[in-house]
Parts: sequence; structure tokens; C-alpha cells
Amino acid sequence: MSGWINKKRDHGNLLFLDLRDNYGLTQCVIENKDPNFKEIEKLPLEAVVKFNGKVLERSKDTINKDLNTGEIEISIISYEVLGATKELPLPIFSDQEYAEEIRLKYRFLDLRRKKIHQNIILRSKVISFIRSEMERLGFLEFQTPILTSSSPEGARDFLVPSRLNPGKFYALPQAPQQFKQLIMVSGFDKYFQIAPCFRDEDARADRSPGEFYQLDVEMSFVEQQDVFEVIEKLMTSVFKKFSNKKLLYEKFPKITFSEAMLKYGTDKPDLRNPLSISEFTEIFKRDDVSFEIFKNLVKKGAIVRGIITKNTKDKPRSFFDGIDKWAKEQGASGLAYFTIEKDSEIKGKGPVGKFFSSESIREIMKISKAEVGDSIFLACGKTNEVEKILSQARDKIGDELKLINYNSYAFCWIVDYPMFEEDEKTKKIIFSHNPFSMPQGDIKKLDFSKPLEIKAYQYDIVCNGVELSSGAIRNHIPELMYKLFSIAGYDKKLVDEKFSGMINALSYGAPPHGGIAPGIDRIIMLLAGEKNIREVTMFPMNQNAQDLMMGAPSEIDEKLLKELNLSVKKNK
RNA sequence: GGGGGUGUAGCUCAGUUGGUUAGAGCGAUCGCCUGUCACGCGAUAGGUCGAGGGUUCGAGUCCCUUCACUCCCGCCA
Repeated sequence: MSGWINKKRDHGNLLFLDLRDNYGLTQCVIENKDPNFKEIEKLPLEAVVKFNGKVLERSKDTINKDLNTGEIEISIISYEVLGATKELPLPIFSDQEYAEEIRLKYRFLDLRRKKIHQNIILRSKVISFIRSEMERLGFLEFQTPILTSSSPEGARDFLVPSRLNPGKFYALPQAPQQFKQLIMVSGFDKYFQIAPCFRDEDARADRSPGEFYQLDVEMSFVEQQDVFEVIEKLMTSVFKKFSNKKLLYEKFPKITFSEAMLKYGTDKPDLRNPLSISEFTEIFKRDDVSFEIFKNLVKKGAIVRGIITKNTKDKPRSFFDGIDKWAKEQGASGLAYFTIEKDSEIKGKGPVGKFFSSESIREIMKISKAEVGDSIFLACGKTNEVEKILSQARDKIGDELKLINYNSYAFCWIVDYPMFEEDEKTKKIIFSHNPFSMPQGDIKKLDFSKPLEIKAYQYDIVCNGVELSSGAIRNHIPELMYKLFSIAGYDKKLVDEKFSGMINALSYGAPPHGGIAPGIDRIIMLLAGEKNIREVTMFPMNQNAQDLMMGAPSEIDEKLLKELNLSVKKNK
């Protein structure tokens, strides 16, 4: 048996060694009467060795139930060192947390550790299963180019200089978006790919810098619902196979974008959380409400929304103040709160309760289905500010009140995204999501004079508050595409120039088509129960997009630069 | 680009109000130990307290600057 020395237990005249390989641990044993004893005793942890020996059944009282191989052990007869080791920069056998820097620099050692080793194995199995499921559903896997052209919309591109075309650059694909549409125009009707995607944007815990993988899917002659059915089938089978956690919905609920923003304050709601947001702005226009701070803000155009918590009348003051304090730490102006009580009359108890008449509280209860004994947290401000803080408050309060079943998965679809939105700074009309999406409604009757009212066949799939993917039914009609691009400030010439391949292809008989591209890394994160994408990525870069193990990015030899017709301008 | 957190031995961490020689566990090295499975026991080595500057009789501890890692905002069609 060959493997790494995981742990030694040296009794002086009797030595146990746990030998580790990809599959687990096996205890090996040797006694001091063996001539090899002294040498084996000195072997360092993590040396790679081959032991020849006898497999022995362990006596009943020495069986280790925690090991798969705990009923046997190997009595060592001879050995060979296959790979020596220096002193280790981090221990392998412990479950302790280590600094990322050292883990990433010695990733090959880190990957020997049990948890991350299992995560990577899980990743392999999930991807393999997805492939076979997609094939079973009739999809074909194709590869698309890695060296392609830069696209004007979307994220920052990674660029690759062209030696043969001095001064020109390839871009790495942000996603195979245009290619998968071209595949549909080419007459293939069900495509998928485990596709590498490259975006030069800043990292987050759930976002690798630079590169990540999508399950890229596209289908022709389909409507939105056809895409949903394929993905629902796939996700339920993947999540059932690789997790024991409960799926709250097998038919994923559909929530419109505007409803999601109102009820949850975000377009990626965690539906494991039963709390929802209600709209109360009108309450603050009543004469029998005297909460002047909010009333004055409402007069200036602010809105008021709030979250009802059920039966929280007995919660200590510290709970409510804690939430208010937390909200201020998040940069909001805080959350006003009171609890609905009743003696002879309905009234509000708490710092701002006295500002509300019985009648106004009755109205609040009607709007939000609140009852006596419930409490209400209120936020006031601009729409996007209120949405943001209440969205966070929903997670925070749900967690504190233990309302969230963390042992479950709640999928949903967010649908009916607007085609356009107004840029906050420039006040220009821009594509709110994907410029290639098909607008909803009768295309001949679309009112292009009110672009902000146009909805798109554009959708997101969300699980446990994690955005897994967005997708769309595509716009396959060139004239309509020119029209939509012109609203976003691209004239025909520019569209022809920037999207020549696409627009040209759509002019030669393009089928209606659509698709989606769920993030593989995030699916694995959800399945592995990890909060950080590096825990499910074999060789990740750090937050500054550096590979500490390989030393990337690095400076480049002058000769190579010259061949590429490039010179580097040094700062300072 | 902005805000927060962290940085002390190879690794994980403790270090009180600024006060004597900066500690523990794991790991390493050496010794003892025949049924452990986080084996046990004893000893030794190992420190620019991230770096630079300042305050002070005295700084791991206080102040300033800076670097690294990380979390968040911006950004991510």
C-alpha cells in the first residue's frame, strides 16, 4: 500500500502510522523487533511511502469505528520511500482554519486536507452528473473559442495581444453568449457547455476574480417555460443526488422582478425566510399619525416600508434596539419599531408607538396582515435605500428569530425584468440586463416612447438568496435589435460594428431561441455548504487576482513584448 | 477607488492599565514508553511582535504612515 504518512503514534517499542491516499486512512503497525523499526519511526509526516505487509484483522477491542478501514490494519514487513518531504509550512491532518495566504501558496498541500479534498471530489462528481443529465435531456456539448473579440457591454474584458495582428487584441469571453446564439442559428437546437468565463472585476467571497465556470445552455424553438422545465429538472436531480437537505419547492415559484423588489427588497430573495416587506408610505400622509420625522421625509418624496415579525411582544428591548443599532452600522438611518398591543384599544408600544392612532395601526394591520402581539420595523428614505436596508434586515431578523431552516434549499425564478433602466448618474437609458433579450408583448405594438415600461423575457434563478444565473429568450429579429440598441444610444453603424457576427447571422434565418447559464461554482458552494468560492475551487487566485503558488500575474520578458509590439509604461 | 477586520515561533493562538527575561498547544529535534487512533511523558531549538517613523525613562501594547491578507460598497450586460 502506498500513500502519505498522515499521523504517527509512536509508543517507542510499537509504532502506529496512518497511511492516507485519495480514498482515506489505513492504520499500519510495526514493532521494535523488526529491523526496519528505527528507520520507519523517523519518517516525517507527509512523506510518500510504500509499505509491504500483511493485512490483519484487528482484535475486537482495537477496532476503530471512525475509519472505513478500522477493522483491519497492515503489519509492515518492508518499506520504500517514494517521495521525501521537507518540514511542512502547514499541517495536513488537522481541521483547523489557516490563513488564506499560506493555503494558496501551498495549495497542493492544502488540497490534501480532508474537507477541501472532498469538496473537489464533489465538484468533479457534480459536473460529471450534470453532463450526463444534459445528454439524457437531449443536449449536445460544444466548445466555443477562448480567444474572441471584446464586447462593449458588460464587464471589463481580459485582453490578449495578437502577435500576427500588431496593435490588435483578443478578449477572453465573459460568457459564450454570442457563440451559443450562433450555434442556434447554425441549426443545432439544444446546446450546453461547462464553459469557462472571464471577467476582469473585483472579487467577493462568492465571486472568483477573473475566471469561473457556467453551465451554459441554449435551446431553439422554445419559450421561457421550456427553459424553466429543463433547469428545474436538472437542479432538482442534482440537489437531490448530492445533498440530503430538503428542497422546499420542486416547482420553483415565479416572482416578478417588481414584486421581488417590493416584498424582499432584492431580486435574489432567500425564500427559506418567511418574513416579507410591506408598503406603508400612505400611512404617513394621515393626520392621525404624528411621526414627524418620517412624515416630513414622505412629503419630500421618501417612501416607508416595513417588516412585520410575528408574536414578538415578549422580546426584550435589547432585541429591538439591537436591530436598530445593527441597521445604523449598515449605513442606514436606523429602523423605527413598535409592537402592536391591545388593552381597551389597539395601540403601539415602543419608542415610536405613541405617534400612531389606533385607526392607523388598524390600517397597518390590514395592509400587512399583522396581528396583536406582532412588531413592525419601519424604514424611510429613497426607494433603493429602503429596499437595500430592509432586504438586509429581513436576513438579519430572520436569523435572530431562528425563522430560517438552514437545512433546506429554496429555489425560485425571478421573471419580467425591465428591458431598460435609467443610469443614476448620467440619467441615460441603458440596458438593465442583457441587450440581446426579447422584449415582451406584441412586438408590432411596443411603445418605444416609454422604454422604461418595456419588460423583457429575462429571468434569474435564485437559491437560498444566491443568484445562480440569469437567462433570457433572445431577440432574434435584427430590426428589433437595432431599435432597442438605438434607445440605449447605439446607432445602427455601431451595432453592425460591435456585434457584426451576431447581427449578420440573425439576418439569414434565425430560429427563436433562449437559454440560461447557471454558475457551476455557486452550485457546488450550495451543495458543499461553503460560504467561500475558494473552498470549491482547486487553484483559486487571491482577492487581488494573484496566483500565489504559480506567481501569476508576472512581468514579461522584453523579447516577448517586442514580438507583440507592446511596451510597458512604468508608473512613478 | 472607498469602508471594516486581521497581522506575535513553521502552524493555530494568548499576551491585563505602557513596566523585569514575550508565553501555550500542534509541528521540528533528542530521550523514555508494546495497542494507540488528537497516544502519553520529559527535554531542546525556534521570535526584526508585518514594515517604517513618532510619543515615553520604558512600546507587542499608544499615535502617524505604509504593506500584506480578508470581508463589504462601488463594479460584475
